[in-house]
Amino acid sequence: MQKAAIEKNNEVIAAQLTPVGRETVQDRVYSELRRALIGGLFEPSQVLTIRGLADALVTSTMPVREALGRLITEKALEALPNRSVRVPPITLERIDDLLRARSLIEGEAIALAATRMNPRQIASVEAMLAEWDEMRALKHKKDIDREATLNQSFHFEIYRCCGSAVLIPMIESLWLQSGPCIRVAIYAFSDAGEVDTAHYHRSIVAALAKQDAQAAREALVADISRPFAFLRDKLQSAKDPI
Amino acid sequence: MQKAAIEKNNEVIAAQLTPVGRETVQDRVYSELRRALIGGLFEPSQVLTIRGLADALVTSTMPVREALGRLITEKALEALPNRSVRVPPITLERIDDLLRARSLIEGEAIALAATRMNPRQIASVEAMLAEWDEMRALKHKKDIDREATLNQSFHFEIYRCCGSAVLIPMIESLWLQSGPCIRVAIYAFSDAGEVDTAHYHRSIVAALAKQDAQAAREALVADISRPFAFLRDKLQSAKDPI
DNA sequence: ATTTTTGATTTGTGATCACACTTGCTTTGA
DNA sequence: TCAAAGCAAGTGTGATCACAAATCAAAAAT
Repeated sequence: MQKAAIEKNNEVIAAQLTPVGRETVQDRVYSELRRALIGGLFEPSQVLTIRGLADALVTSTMPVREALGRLITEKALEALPNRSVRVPPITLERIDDLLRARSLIEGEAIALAATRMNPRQIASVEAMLAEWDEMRALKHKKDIDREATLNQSFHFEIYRCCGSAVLIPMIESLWLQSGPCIRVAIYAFSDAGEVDTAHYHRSIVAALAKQDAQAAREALVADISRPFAFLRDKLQSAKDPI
Repeated sequence: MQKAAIEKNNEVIAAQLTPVGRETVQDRVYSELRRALIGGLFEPSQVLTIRGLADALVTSTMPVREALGRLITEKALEALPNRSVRVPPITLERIDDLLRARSLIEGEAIALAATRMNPRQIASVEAMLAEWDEMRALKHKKDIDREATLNQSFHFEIYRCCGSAVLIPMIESLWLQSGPCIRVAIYAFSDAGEVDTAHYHRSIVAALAKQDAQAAREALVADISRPFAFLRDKLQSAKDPI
């Protein structure tokens, strides 16, 4: 009976090989569309067609239509009565609505995280912030896409520590919904010369380090409110229902 | 130029006819599965197959697979690594997690509703409650399905008044996720002889009538906490990870 | 010149098929 | 007797086709 020997051999093999994973085409399409949506690559009110996306992503229509269906159910996209789908338009009510929901839920998540984060996790987000500052110091021209990605990583690194498998998907859905709006605001920001998000982020990690849930919540709300408030003003003055 | 006359005629016709709607098969499948899930017709951990459901619903596999995909993204169902899908199992952490999220979000929704409901809307939910009492008085044997449906109508009639297009879909998703758990609790309840949900509901409408947002929130949290607490105890004593 | 009608193209939906993977059972070998 | 190999039924995924509805542009009618 060489059973033990075989077992041993398998373990050796397993140690050297990394699992290959079996992501479906549909999953890749879904991820790609999510990325585009959060990154603001699609404009509000833009209409998307199944065949158009399938051509762009070089697949058949099947994975695309299923991905679109999923995005519609989480309100990241909108199904028109004509059965065509578009990214939801920006309205004043929607902006306020999204901000309220995000403040409520992300605030709760960070409050939970504040009580649960261990020193290692706090050090991790601090390191992330330092790396971010460094990058910002090096690059003269600001790379908006990179900024957005880092911002996303920063927030979700914290949210993950709240330990709620229910809240986190909701937050992802909210980011998906506010992605197109936010991106419009960020670009406007950038033109207006404002950039200092770093200050808010430092307040957040300071509060987390002190395990001060209430302060963390307030700092976070201040952070996410800023682009929404900016967008709100812009929309009110422009009275341009995109 | 009889343009005005034709217009008029069309209006007359439109006034008599009720829009027929163009629900797709996929939508019907989705609604049906939602209903089943919220109603607790599926057991936690139960595995669902596309072809099985397609046979049961008398359609092809196509609408079913898309409906399943949508339910998976809103965490009403769970995709196993084997690519099979099941209704999520009940665990202690999940129960606490769901209760926390529901208290937070439905609490916010009812607090908003308390400040926004007009007398007509309040009268409407009061009427609903009265009708409910009446039904309960008539029927000796309690009809759990009917109870659940009325409870759902009652809650969402109120939530709709919060005026948030973002919060309401989230609440629907939460009901979808807690449906299977709740149903287990309700049945256990029923066996244990407890039934008095009416008391909680009366507290809720009383608070709403007084426009007391905080009281409404507290009454609501008490209402939704009860089955969760019951289920929690049951699960802890049975140590039976369904 | 403006409106209506007609026709061609595009689009979403549902059905069906082919393929790969999983699963459970039987058979084979030690 | 028992574990491993092999086989067969079942299952999810993606591609393709058919069809109906929507959209748009040109042509016809007023």
